[in-house]
Amino acid sequence: MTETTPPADTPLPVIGVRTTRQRQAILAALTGRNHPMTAQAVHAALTGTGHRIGLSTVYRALHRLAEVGLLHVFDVGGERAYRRCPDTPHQHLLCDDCGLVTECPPQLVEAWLRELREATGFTPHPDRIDLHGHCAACPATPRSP
Amino acid sequence: MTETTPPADTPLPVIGVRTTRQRQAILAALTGRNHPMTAQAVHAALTGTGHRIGLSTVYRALHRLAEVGLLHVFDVGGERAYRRCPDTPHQHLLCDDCGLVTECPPQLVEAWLRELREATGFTPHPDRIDLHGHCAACPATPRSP
DNA sequence: CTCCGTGCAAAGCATTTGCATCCAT
DNA sequence: ATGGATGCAAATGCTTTGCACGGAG
Repeated sequence: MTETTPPADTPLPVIGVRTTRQRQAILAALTGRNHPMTAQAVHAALTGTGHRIGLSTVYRALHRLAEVGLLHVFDVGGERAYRRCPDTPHQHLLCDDCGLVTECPPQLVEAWLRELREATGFTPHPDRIDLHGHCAACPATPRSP
Repeated sequence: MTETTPPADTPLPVIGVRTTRQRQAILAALTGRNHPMTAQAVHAALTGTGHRIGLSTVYRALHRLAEVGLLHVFDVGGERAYRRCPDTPHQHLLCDDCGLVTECPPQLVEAWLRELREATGFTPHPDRIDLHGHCAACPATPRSP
């Protein structure tokens, strides 16, 4: 009977965030994608599919949606990219080759994070673990012939 | 008798990279620092201490020095920051509070990375592991009262 | 002697902001 | 009705680039 652990497919409304046509369009564009998108990319995608939305609106909306936890922010080559993420704690595996983002099974990480903290005194933030590397589909060869 | 594992305090020369007054100044400013610096910060620091150097030179030099492995690049709040790093493989522990960067004992990570790869098919890049969190000196409280 | 590196200024781009209007609650 | 959200355009700020000169190898 509480509002904790909402189902992963409940985009909006969220307390304090208004449901607008634009925000729903942004979430729709992002949902189901495993490659994070930049603000520019989102704007281009929406504009390209006939949506009418201002660029600054995209920036502001992405900000806000990330702030309330609906989106996660990534650093892709110095630019900020966003991805629709589950509301439950998880880590990210980032393919430097194709940009694919997958989620890491939490229990696989948590034990190790604890171990790390005990050994170093450093307390890792479980929700901000982004591991760079190569996904299964992109073997060691960065540029294929 | 080989040129592998050069001492960590051998800034320049490096093959293909010329030793100039400006680059030495940049490396000097970065050496011994555990907080990565942005190009702007490096430029301000050098200018402030009487050095004569162009901003674009700083950008180009940081690029180049990172390219040859003398510096490591960090994403600090969307900006690129640079840090003098040991030439041996290592991981980074990034304090989101004070910005301190420490190195993680490699053996503490490598076993886990292997485990992760076997479980997920994802191959992490050992040299690009940046773990965000709080250092021992910055306890859980982000903003103190 | 040759080229890489440098400086300066201009250009490029992603992102932010001011302000009037609009609409979700 | 009220305040958050939007759109447009201008502004901001980091980063890159063109070009001529200077210095390292």
